Amino acid sequence: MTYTIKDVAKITKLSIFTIRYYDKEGLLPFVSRNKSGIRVFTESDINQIMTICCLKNTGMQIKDIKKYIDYCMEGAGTIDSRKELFVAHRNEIINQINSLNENLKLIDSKLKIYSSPNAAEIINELRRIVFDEKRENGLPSCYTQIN
Amino acid sequence: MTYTIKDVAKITKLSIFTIRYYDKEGLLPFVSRNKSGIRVFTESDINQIMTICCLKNTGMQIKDIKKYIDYCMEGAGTIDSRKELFVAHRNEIINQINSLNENLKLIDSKLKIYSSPNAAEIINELRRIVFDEKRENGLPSCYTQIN
DNA sequence: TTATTACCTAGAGTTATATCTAGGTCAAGT
DNA sequence: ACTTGACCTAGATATAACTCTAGGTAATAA
Repeated sequence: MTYTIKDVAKITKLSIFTIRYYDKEGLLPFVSRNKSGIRVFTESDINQIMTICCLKNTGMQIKDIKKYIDYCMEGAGTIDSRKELFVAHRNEIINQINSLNENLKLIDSKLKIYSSPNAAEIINELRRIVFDEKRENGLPSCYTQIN
Repeated sequence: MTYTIKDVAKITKLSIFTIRYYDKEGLLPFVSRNKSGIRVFTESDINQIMTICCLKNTGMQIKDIKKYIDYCMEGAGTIDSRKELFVAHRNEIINQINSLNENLKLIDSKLKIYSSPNAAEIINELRRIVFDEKRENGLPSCYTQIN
């Protein structure tokens, strides 16, 4: 069973353009061509593209994904390098998750205010503080017109 | 107490260029200028910039951050819109976290292989499968030279 | 007074990641 | 034989988000 670029686009949810672009960037050296030069994808090619998507979706840059693919093409001798690369990327992901959770706290605190029954009162009080702070420092306030 | 753009760059970890760029994009309409046209930041300006950073760091586009800032400038009448915007963005963040955790599983499964005592054996076996799959489909294999 | 330093703007340049276009090949169906 | 449709490449264009440059102002220190 083999797949066309169209099939792979459907399966991976990448556009055909993007698949060709990835190939051009050296991310798909494992994909074979038939005698007319058309790409023919196997099951394991799709698996490898899924891994590429996983790395991409977790924020790895294409040039770094290429590094990983190059290691894979080189064979079992690069296992230590691949492991190193994945450990580093794993840490990146953990940091991203932590950062998102951290930022979520601020979002939630804002949402709490917006959802409060006296939201307007709180917001107006906050605006007053901003206004006062500007005035104390002799600064023209953008809020002047609307307060 | 007021701050210069340099101070703000240090506090927010944005570059001075980026702060000016954000201003140009309409993200900082609340920042005052002195009579020479130099930006003067207050404590609450910095708070608002922190919120901007929070939105940016969780993947919100600048044009959408601007929408939020515009709501804020407009006053308490836009609380419902702001809430809507934040609820939608909150969901975005949750999706991001879920996606990262999902992808982490694949990374960890790869790491498990790389960390196994017989990693080389497993990798070589996987390469053999890829090779066979290509051969079965009459495709030239990029792995041929190195296997 | 002069030099330095921090700031300003407008607009050019950069980077990463696509996305699209033009012009062409090839196999299958009518 | 001819048309259609899916594929190909090289290279142009797009987009977001910076990042930098040139040329200028204004306050401060020597």
